[in-house]
Amino acid sequence: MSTADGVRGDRTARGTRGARARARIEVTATIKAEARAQLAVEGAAKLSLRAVARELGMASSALYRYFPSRDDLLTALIIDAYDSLGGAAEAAHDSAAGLGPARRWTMVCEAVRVWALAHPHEYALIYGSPVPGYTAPQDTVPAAARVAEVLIGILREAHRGTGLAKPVIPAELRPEARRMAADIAPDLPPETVTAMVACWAELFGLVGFEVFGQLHRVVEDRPTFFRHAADRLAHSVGLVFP
Amino acid sequence: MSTADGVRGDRTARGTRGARARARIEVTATIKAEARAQLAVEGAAKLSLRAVARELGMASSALYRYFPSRDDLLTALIIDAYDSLGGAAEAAHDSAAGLGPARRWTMVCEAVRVWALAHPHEYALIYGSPVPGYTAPQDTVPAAARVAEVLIGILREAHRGTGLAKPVIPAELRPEARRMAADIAPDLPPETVTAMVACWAELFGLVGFEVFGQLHRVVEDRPTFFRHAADRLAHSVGLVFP
DNA sequence: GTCTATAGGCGGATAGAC
DNA sequence: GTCTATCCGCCTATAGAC
Repeated sequence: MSTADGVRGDRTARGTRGARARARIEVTATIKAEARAQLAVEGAAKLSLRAVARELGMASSALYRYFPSRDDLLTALIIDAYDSLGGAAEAAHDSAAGLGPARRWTMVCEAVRVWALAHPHEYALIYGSPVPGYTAPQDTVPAAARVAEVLIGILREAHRGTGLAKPVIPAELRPEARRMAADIAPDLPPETVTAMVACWAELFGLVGFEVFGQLHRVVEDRPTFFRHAADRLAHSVGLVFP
Repeated sequence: MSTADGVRGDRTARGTRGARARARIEVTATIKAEARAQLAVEGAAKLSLRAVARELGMASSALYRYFPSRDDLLTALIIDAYDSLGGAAEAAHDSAAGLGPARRWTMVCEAVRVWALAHPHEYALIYGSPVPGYTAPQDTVPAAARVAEVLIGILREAHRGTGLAKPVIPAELRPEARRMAADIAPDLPPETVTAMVACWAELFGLVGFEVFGQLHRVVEDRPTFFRHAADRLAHSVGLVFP
């Protein structure tokens, strides 16, 4: 929204505006940080501008200059969480640049898991139960797509090479598979796209079960268990290990 | 807790106690029904005895005779939800008695999906984000295990026959696999138990993504997509289709 | 941009009458 | 078992002073 800074040296209205803009960014970040802390204690459903203000030593009404409503703050937190997770997935992928597609797939999956375990409440915000009474605006979509895009990128590269087997799908699923491929990745075989979407959902099933405690007293060596599960997802999407 | 009714015909203290016990059960059911309705509107985090009482035309303090605290009401709802889902899974399995293990597996998975779509808020209660500040008591465990037990039963039967291939797992996972098998199903191969736990988590990943709207504008023909995904899970746990 | 004050709600839980 | 009354806390959001 705001334009670039004015001239730095003088303290004209322009310079002041720049300083204010910077202060605004800082305060906004502080508010979001405190809101994230409250997410952990009370959950998204009870996120309260007043409580954030109290903790920050501000009047609650002051926050309305930064976020017009509680839901706007929630939206900002959701986008931040998707971006943080997406960034972690991209970083894992980039840092595995030299490896083959199947290995990179597994490493991206592991990065998702590690991020989720490190940020359980933000994970709950984006992949847990919807917040009652809140509907995410379209603004969240690009950030939400980043993890899937990393996975698609791996498959695309494998497809250009020889590292991608084509999964088998039944005839009744073929129309939907073609539709999904056209929407999501027209350059990949419909079978691959279909399998990828399923694996994407299954990945978050595994991660969610661990983050939300469903594996308590069921799986103990969860890193090893997860790595193997991610390998199996890779296999099931057609990636072959060298 | 309460014992059976007293003699029906007379209105002694015993008879009255029986009537009261019945009334108590009825009121308890009414409270839970209203609480479930509120779950849909406000979510579990904001479940409020006061709001339930208001809607029922009772004084809020009266509810404390039925549930000592808000968390006890929540626990009752959670157990009911697990039991309802478990019952649906068992019913699906029983109604498919004549079919082979792989088909039964898929039908149980579909029953889970159908139940979840029909009861999204109860699904969120048991498989969504944990309710902040609430920890489920051990009482919920038996009800929570019912779906997994149905799946294990299918594998057990397949294992007794010839319908079960043994999945391959890497050496590093073998100790944990043995541990899980000993805990969960000592009569099944550790590889099978490990794959089953992963598929169980992945199943709820698929279901959760659909129930919570993550497949919106991604998958359109969701019944077909899901059926195929469940078939692939069956395959990946070692069940073979005839 | 931040404050105080205010409106008009909501909640859990308990005491004590009937 | 149900009620009223009560304690003490919480919330979103706005108005208007500085």
